[in-house]
Amino acid sequence: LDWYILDGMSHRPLPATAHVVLGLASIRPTTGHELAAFSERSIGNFFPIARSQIYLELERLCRLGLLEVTEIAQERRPTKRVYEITRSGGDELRRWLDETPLEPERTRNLFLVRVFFGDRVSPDRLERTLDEYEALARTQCDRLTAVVERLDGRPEAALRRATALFGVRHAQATLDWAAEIRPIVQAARSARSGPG
Amino acid sequence: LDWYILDGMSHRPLPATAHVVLGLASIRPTTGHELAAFSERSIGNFFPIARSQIYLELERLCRLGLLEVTEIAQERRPTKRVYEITRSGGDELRRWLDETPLEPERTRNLFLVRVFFGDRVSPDRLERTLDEYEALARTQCDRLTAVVERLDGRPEAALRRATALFGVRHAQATLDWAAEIRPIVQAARSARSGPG
DNA sequence: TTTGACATGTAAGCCGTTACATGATTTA
DNA sequence: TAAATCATGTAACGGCTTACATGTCAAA
Repeated sequence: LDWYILDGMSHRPLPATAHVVLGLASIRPTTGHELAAFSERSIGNFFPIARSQIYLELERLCRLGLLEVTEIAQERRPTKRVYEITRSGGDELRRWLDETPLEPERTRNLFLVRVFFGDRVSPDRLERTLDEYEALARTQCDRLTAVVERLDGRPEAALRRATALFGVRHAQATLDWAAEIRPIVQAARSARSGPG
Repeated sequence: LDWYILDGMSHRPLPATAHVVLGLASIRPTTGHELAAFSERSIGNFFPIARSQIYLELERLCRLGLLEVTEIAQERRPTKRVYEITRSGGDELRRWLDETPLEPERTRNLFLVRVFFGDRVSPDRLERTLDEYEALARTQCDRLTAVVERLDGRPEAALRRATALFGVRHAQATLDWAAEIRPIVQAARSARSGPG
């Protein structure tokens, strides 16, 4: 059942994912395949969407009249479905960006769960977990720093650059924090392996 | 159907949520109500769990023999169900902490989506969004700083303190980043409202 | 010859949230 | 008298992930 289409007042708001797909499709007419690839290397850094989900959302947005689809037959390839944003789609996107209040996000971090229960594993194991997380942060930091540098000096990309910079700063915060708490983890290790 | 109990090899691993509930219940025997409250103010800062989900997980962990339940009749209150971790529950918890590999977490941030699509709203609106996010970060920072200070000088709480410190450092990173990109947002505003 | 890009989907099913449902006791 | 605490759950449902399914073409 499609509540969204049966009821003009739309009690149940579209999920954020739908609006993000709408936003991506608003940049230029695009296929699901193409949109998935673009999503993955741009907004996917802070709002990943499964490929299969993208196809579902594109279809739903069509049913709602927020996107229009044009089938384009191709030689030697499956028929493309090119989605383009409609007037009402543009309205809905702007309305969503403008009116939806920001809520504090309660995001899950399994690494911190490991730290929380850190005394249930060996001190060595805990330190290895910290090493791993540090390595992930370093990789992330390098990757996003490259993105930031690529967008340097391109005024029209300033906001996209800002989102990448956010990731860089947070990765750096993780690295600083890891250095800060490492002594604690190491103290636990030497306490057990030391002269007792 | 309960795949977990029908198949000793347990193809489908228990979700992280179940393990976190198991971990919380391992601290001391507790009721669902009590565990939910404790979860909310401790691990909930980086791994929130809905209260209703906690009741479901406690039941499942019982069916799997990882927890044991004791019903305690009370005067003037509903019968309590006190859950206590079993030997095999302790084993499973340690196994999970020890063996489950850390994966890079792709967490969603709707604020960054707003920044990404920042040129679709008015410069004023974008700056207000930045203001809001900054305020949230400041609140978060203050709240977690208080937690860190409360745990200062308590060696047995060093790891819990570390998880709170992680939140503090990240909130600070957000505040620094906000200050860093504010000029960009303001430039967009003056560009439109300025002499043109 | 094999990998990767192009191209689109369906099926299954747990996870998790929100709302609902109930009721006594204590405190402000 | 209203709100907070204690205390336990069910119902409904969408969201999202994982796996499955299929096939061509170009490049290494």
